[in-house]
Amino acid sequence: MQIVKRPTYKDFKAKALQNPEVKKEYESFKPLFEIKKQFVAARTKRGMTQEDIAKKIGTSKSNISRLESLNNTFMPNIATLIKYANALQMRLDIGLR
Amino acid sequence: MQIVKRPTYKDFKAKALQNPEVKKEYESFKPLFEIKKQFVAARTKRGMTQEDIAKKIGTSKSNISRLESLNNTFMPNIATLIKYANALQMRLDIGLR
DNA sequence: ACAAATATTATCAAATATGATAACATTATT
DNA sequence: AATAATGTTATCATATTTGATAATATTTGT
Repeated sequence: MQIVKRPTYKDFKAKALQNPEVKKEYESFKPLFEIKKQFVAARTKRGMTQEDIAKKIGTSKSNISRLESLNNTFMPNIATLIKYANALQMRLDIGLR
Repeated sequence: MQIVKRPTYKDFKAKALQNPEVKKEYESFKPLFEIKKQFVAARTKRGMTQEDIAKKIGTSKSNISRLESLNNTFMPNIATLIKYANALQMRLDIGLR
């Protein structure tokens, strides 16, 4: 009898990242993941809900959830990120390095 | 005889920015203007043309011109900015402050 | 001054993000 | 445990960006 472990998402990700092409692609989009994480951290730190942000921006909480989610491939436009930052009463900082 | 000075763009801008609402709006989109300027500065420093960038990204020079332009109201999506940064062999840095 | 290289502007179809809504899932609160 | 609050996911019409192309303008090099 053989025990076959089903691959987890983590496994899958680790495997995929072995591929240099995939890795490069992934690395290059890290800045987006990072800012999403910063959004969530700043929002919760302020005790704000997705709905709070949504109202300030003039949209609905589901759209904020989509924006914060790490599980989709949306590439939000810069205006959306700027608006989110402003809703937090912060400024979006964009630079090259 | 009266000499009427036609308002320049600069005048217009200065006037418009007196309006707090307009100013706030303008201020919040500064990050986009700033990164555009950084793109152009980095590109020319490397002696690269818009066409060079275009080829690396897989688009045409006219689109790069549009992206760099300060005279339009496009709000590029984050993927476009990331690709431009990568074409410069740099990373886009996004943060909150 | 001329030619070549580079940049700008306008247009349009195709691709993609957005806002709205609803149904559902998860987490807190009592 | 029940309820309320918060967050997630899916869908779809609408709005906006993108890529492509062409015509024009500007800058650079000879």
